[in-house]
Amino acid sequence: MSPTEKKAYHHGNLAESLLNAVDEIATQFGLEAVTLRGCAKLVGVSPSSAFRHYADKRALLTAFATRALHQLSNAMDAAKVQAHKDGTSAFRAVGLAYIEFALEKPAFFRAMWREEAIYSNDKDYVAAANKLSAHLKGGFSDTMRDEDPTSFSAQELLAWSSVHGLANLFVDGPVAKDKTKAQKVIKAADMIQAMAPAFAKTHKWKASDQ
Amino acid sequence: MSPTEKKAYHHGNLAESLLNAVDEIATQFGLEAVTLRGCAKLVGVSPSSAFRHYADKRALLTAFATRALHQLSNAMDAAKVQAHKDGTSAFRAVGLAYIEFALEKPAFFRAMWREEAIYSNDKDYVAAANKLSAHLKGGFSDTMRDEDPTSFSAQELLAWSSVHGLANLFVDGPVAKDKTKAQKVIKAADMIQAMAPAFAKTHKWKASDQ
DNA sequence: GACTAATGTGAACACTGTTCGCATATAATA
DNA sequence: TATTATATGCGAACAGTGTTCACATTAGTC
Repeated sequence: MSPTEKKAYHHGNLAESLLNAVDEIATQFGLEAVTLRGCAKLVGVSPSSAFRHYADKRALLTAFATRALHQLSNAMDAAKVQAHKDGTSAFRAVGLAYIEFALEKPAFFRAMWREEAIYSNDKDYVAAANKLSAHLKGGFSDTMRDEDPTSFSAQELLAWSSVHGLANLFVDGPVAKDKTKAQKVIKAADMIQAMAPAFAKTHKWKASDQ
Repeated sequence: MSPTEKKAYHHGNLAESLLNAVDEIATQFGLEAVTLRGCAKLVGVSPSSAFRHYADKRALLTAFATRALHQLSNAMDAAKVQAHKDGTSAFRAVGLAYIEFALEKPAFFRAMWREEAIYSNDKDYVAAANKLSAHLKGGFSDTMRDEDPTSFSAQELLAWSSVHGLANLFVDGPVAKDKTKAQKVIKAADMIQAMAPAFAKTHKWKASDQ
């Protein structure tokens, strides 16, 4: 938001400033356009300086992805709280928050899951991903009971997969390409609605046979 | 498979040979490792030669993605035919074929949907994507009726999204990372099974309210 | 066999990630 | 305060990348 983010000569918080630079460039020109040198220039620092704070370009992107995961977690959490306040379905709210995040910040969403461009075994990244999983299950838990908090049941996997898949089909796929964001959100709501029968508590579903 | 793929000095079918090179490198070292110069070297040709056949690296990747789309279409088609023969659910078979393709050829699957790395408006790519959509609907049509063959209903979108999403969560996500491919396929089958109630023909589902 | 179009080449350009020895600013210590 | 020690930033260099362009070569046509 701020013009050049308080360029402290030495000893500024370069690490975070670089993340902001990634943010800005990725938002404006896409994730592929993010370059180490470009970020350094945007921050007003030499390219080699970046390596004092990140071992790699990949490490920088990992940090960026981690931050994005936290943002998404927070968005879903807020949506859940709001739904509780409004007395509406938290399940639906969380799912829509997930998709809306992808639509509003496609570059962030892409970065989160770019296995080949990040260190997906990084401690912080893994922690953030786990937090996201937990928030997802938290969002779903209104609708379905879960015994084991770490592993996903088939129903929970269905919920995550469908929401995740639609987000991807919107952002990186051929679905609803000519539609506005609002129209896409409506489609998403419809899809989530269509999923409801699969979560009817009374319904017994059997595991895969054969 | 073959050692150096019949290197015709001049006038070989360089265009296709380059695609095979992308295939080989992507399969072996990942999509990010694919480089124009690397492909040229693998084919045994000068880097600049590639530009006689592809305007861009992006154009090359687009052609590769297009080929991958056709392969996936064929795999799903075969799965559907086989299911008909076996008298089993074509819906399940098509969904599993989709996910299994992603698990077996993750680089191909990634290339298909890398909006930022391909020309997703390319004529051939769009045609291949449409063909895929059609095959998807064809696979689903056993289970649900569709009036408009071009647009997806909420149920069809749910089907595609969930399968697409699980494939992505497997390939580029934190789900079942320590599990074998066979175990993932079982999880996929369970998820598809869990989706069944949403497709019960008798069930009436209303569009998004509010 | 000469002409034209298609196809491959080699050298160059700007740009990328990355390294490394060197400079500088901050913090710690005496 | 003077002097270390440590963290942080810099400039120049390197190999590798996509891409261009004038040039060489081959294939197809009259």
